[in-house]
Amino acid sequence: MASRTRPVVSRRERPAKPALTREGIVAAAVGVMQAEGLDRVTMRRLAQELDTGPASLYVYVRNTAELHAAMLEQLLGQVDLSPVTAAGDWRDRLITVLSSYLSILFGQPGLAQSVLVTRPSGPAYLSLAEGILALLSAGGVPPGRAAWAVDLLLHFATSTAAEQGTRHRAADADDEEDALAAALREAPAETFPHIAALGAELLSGAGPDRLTWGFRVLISGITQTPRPEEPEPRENP
Amino acid sequence: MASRTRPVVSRRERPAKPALTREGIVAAAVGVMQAEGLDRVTMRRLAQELDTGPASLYVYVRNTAELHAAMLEQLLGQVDLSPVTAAGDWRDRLITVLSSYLSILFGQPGLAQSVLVTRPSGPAYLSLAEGILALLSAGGVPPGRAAWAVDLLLHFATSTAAEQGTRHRAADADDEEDALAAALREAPAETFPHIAALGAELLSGAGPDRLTWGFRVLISGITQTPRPEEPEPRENP
DNA sequence: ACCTGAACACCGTTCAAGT
DNA sequence: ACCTGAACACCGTTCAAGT
Repeated sequence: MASRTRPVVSRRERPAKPALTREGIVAAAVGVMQAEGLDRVTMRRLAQELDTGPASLYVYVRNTAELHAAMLEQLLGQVDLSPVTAAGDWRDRLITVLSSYLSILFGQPGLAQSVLVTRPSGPAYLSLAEGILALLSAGGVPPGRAAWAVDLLLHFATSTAAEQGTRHRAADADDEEDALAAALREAPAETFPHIAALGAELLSGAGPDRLTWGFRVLISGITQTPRPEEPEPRENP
Repeated sequence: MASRTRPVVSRRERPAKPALTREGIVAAAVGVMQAEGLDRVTMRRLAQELDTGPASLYVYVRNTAELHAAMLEQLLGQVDLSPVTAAGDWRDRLITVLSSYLSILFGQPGLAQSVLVTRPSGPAYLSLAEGILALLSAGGVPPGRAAWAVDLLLHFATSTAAEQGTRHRAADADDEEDALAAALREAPAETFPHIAALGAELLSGAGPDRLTWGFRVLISGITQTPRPEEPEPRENP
């Protein structure tokens, strides 16, 4: 359609016409995302990239949500699971694995947000879950509780990424942060005594510090909190 | 424009022409959301509702994100903060307040998702934060740690709602859940020993049970985990 | 069977022009 | 000053028709 002046490609500087397959589509989607951001990964933009019409993509992908999930599956292959079998405190190793997962999501602002809604179920996601279960098991967390814990930990990591996600790319993010900061600073001590007493403390702390603290809170809580109906461990027989 | 057959409104069955103010716009937005869902709350749909063109809204609202934040502020007024000053275990009261916040978000699927990205800073939000800080203080959580904890608790509640949010409204949600269930069930025991061993346990548990357990994990973790550089409490002098 | 042009039914946001 | 018509630059998804 668009007969834009395209350089005469001989050999295959641009691979003649990339085969239209599910893998090809997902790969193209990840490419566009890395180059232009997730909100440019649209069916239409992708179709253009693959030299076809948007309708053609629906042969391989059910909808946009499914496409996002497939993109994450591909990226999840990059999570570093080596700490699972390494030496050291299981808590630290667990935090390292979760941080690796998080850093991938941080790199792709916006993707975490879709992932929060569209749970993936591919092998890469299973491997991540398996790794976390292994670490929880190493830490002596009872299996039934670990089953819930793995969900909780991944949910926390994913939602933290989602929160950061679009925040810093938006130009108004600063305004917004200022609005909250101002609101906290100006909160009248009569109505909001605790907020007023804490003041700047409420916004203190660098992101990574808060994040690591959050992980520690979760891990500590998990070791301490039995699931409902879970048999109490008998430590003093 | 659309001269659709409209019943001749005398008196004011439909208030003549609702004044175009920020409050009016936010109120109309909440109305449309409650009647048709958040994804129908668009600038154009809203303009139609208010008998004007979409451009007019931009006099009062910076963009869609800001509109969403304003909508949440209004809904946040419904959070039941009475447990803050009630009797009983502070943990249970905290969970009750958080559940009240959550139930409001659950009622408006999708809104939580935007809130995760666009933090509100209005008086209703401050009151909620203040209430949680009061409960943490009652529980003996040191102030500096409570400052971080309030964020963690609200983040968990918000992201849980975001996760549920669009999930059950989407028709494919079941397919997706089935996909995950199938993937977990069929996970080969050689590659995924822990997943295979747990089996159905991974998906067990009703939503509310998991949620309450999650809250308990967080609260327990918070009481147990000092912030970096926080002075250790000396219990055995 | 596989693919797709064209259409349907929408979006957010801007800005020049009107009152 | 306040408001807005019209335009710009897009969307996802479907489906009848083509090869």
